Amino acid sequence: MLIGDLAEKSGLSVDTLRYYEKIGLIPKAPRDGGGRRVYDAAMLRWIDFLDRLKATGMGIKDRLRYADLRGKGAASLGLRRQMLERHRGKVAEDIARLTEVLSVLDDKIDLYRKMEAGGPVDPSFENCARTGHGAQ
Amino acid sequence: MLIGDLAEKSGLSVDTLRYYEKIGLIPKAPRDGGGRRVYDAAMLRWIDFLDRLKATGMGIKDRLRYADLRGKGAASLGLRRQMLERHRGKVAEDIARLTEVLSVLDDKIDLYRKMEAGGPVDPSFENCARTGHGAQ
DNA sequence: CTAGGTGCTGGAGTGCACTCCAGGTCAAGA
DNA sequence: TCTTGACCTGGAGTGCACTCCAGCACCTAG
Repeated sequence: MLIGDLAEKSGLSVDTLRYYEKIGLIPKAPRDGGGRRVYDAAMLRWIDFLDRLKATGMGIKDRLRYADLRGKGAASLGLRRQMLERHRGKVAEDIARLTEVLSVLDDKIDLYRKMEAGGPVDPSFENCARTGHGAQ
Repeated sequence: MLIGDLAEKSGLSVDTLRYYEKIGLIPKAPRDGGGRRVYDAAMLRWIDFLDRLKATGMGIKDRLRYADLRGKGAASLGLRRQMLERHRGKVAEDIARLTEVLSVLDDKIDLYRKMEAGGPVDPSFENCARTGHGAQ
């Protein structure tokens, strides 16, 4: 698999893949006769996992640290687990925060609907007091 | 309330508040005799709401658009509601994605625990097949 | 055998969202 | 009155995460 195929399958751009290799997020790919990078399916799985870490808000530095540990093999299992556990905690917090904001948004959307309908403002105002935000 | 108090209460830095005013995210504050910005509690509520939008992944451009609509008053209620509805959809998607990754992380943490204990690799491997990721 | 598509490198450029700084003004307490 | 701390402005700098580009090599189909 050449870099173009991997780009298509992973959803990353060719430039991004080379950038990831440059900074060490993915291992240096072996080359074919013409100097072109050759990838296998394992790399695709690794990139997919990196993508999940990224999609859940893990920055590039932490992903790099994780990639580095992974390169060290079984000896780093404990540290990798610790990183994942910490990250798990953050993801859980994010879910909680998003869920809370979801209900604030629902309240506000509701309030706007009522205001658009020229409806009564009093219940909206209570709603405003409850969420801590008015019609903004 | 001067800018330092607002910074403390909102959790933003003084620089960020001035930056927000510069780009139009918050209205230009009236000044006191010495040319210093004076804020009231309503501004704090607005900033808190902006912060929720930001914390749920709304970029500065969209926050600016929302702020701009807000400045237009009641006439923009419908458009603001539409923005919030779209954003609500994104937040719901984010929650779904995070929740999915949470279980991937749980599986992986579990797998690592077993590997650290020198336990059997077969169940871990099935787990790996299920989540689409091995020990990485 | 040549044209087009893909790949390579090193380095510059981009967009976001701040963050910091120099050099100044102003106000309130000792 | 003097000092200290908070505030002001315009503009430069930062960190992240890519993204793009020039100029070149290579390989394959026609």
